[in-house]
Amino acid sequence: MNKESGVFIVDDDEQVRSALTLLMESVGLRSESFSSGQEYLDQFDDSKPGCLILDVRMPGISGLDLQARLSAEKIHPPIIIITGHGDVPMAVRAVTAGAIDFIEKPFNNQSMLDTVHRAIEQDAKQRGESSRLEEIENHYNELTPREKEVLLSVIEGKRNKIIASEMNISQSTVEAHRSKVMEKMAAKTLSDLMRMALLLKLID
Amino acid sequence: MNKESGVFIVDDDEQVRSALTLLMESVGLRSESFSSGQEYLDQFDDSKPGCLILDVRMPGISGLDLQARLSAEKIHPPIIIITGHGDVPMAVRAVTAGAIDFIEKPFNNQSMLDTVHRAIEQDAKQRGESSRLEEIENHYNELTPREKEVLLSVIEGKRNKIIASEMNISQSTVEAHRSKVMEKMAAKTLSDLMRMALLLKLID
DNA sequence: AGTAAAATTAGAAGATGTAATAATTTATAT
DNA sequence: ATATAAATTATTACATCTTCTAATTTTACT
Repeated sequence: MNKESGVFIVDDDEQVRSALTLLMESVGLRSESFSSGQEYLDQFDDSKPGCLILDVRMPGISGLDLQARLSAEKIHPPIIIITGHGDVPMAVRAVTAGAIDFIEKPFNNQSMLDTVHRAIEQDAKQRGESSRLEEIENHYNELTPREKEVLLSVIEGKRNKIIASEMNISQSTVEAHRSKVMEKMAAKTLSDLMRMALLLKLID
Repeated sequence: MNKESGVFIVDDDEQVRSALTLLMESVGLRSESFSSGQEYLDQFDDSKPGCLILDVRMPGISGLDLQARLSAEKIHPPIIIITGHGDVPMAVRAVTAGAIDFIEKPFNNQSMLDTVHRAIEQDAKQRGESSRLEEIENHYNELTPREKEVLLSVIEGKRNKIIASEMNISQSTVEAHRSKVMEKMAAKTLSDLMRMALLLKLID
């Protein structure tokens, strides 16, 4: 478990915040508390690893709103929703929207910790994957438009000869582009290139 | 929408069954009703496309049990859970276990239909994907052990020369295996083969 | 107008993959 | 023990890919 990971607690109830803070401290987890969604957003830093615990009913932005906003920004930290007045439809909506759990207050300390640990693990996994993806995206963005075209054809399994005729250029040019693509993408083999293309969703 | 798709209703309450049956008929959807989980399992036929509507509280197998049993058998039809006495933890459990929705009785007819339509679409999509996967698995199972070894190396991007030395066989043999692999897997290009390998989860 | 990046082409040599044919040696099962 | 399938190897001819070097043309930007 990455001890750098933090638990970001957003609840307008001071008692809940301090209870959660203590609970996290009890197992050596760092936490930061915020009394409103806006306060959290103001300091938001995507580079901080960890998970969120969001209260539903708060002045201003509700926990569910905050969940939706982050999701709209393609930011997907593991989210645990807590609420004192939840109902079934609300829980279903939160979970189908990606929340890792929806917990009613008062909650059981141990099950909260279990969920938090699961959430932090998931975040670590996601971060590992997305840092690799970013690296690949950076390489991809170095490609010229023409090189991207060639890349697409290559991963579709087309022969250089075919690509050349489809693009109305000579085979030599395709070879030149192709070699640049391999170099810029840092792919040693076609199989490497295909795996990257998959992560980039250039192919199903 | 595939009109062959059916809605499988499992509820011990005759009134609910007939209400749902009528509702499905009203939009031209075929349905079959069962008064218990066991009754459903007795006639279960994986080849029938569609979705399930399961009541939670029933004599014998509960809807949630049934959901768990199917899941344990790696059978994943879209499941809609309905209940008269649901609570938040139950809803969270059902949805995180993969239920497409968790709806309290009495339910709104239109939203039930919306969910059913979503469920049937999802089922159709899943079936399309899994029939393709089955086809590929069948091809894969035709491979001899040695051919499977070669396939693995090939999709890792290894040269025939390398594979030969790693397997302590001649390059000719690798070429022979490789060509058999392409033939048996019905892959026209290396890129085809890689895509199949991904579906087979031979590579991340 | 001048510079830099991008796109284009060619040629040649060597490495690699493909296809077709043919043959030998192990296994495996009836 | 003997078919049958699997595994093995070799050879030949060809197709393709890779790498290198070198050069020209276009495009975009200042």
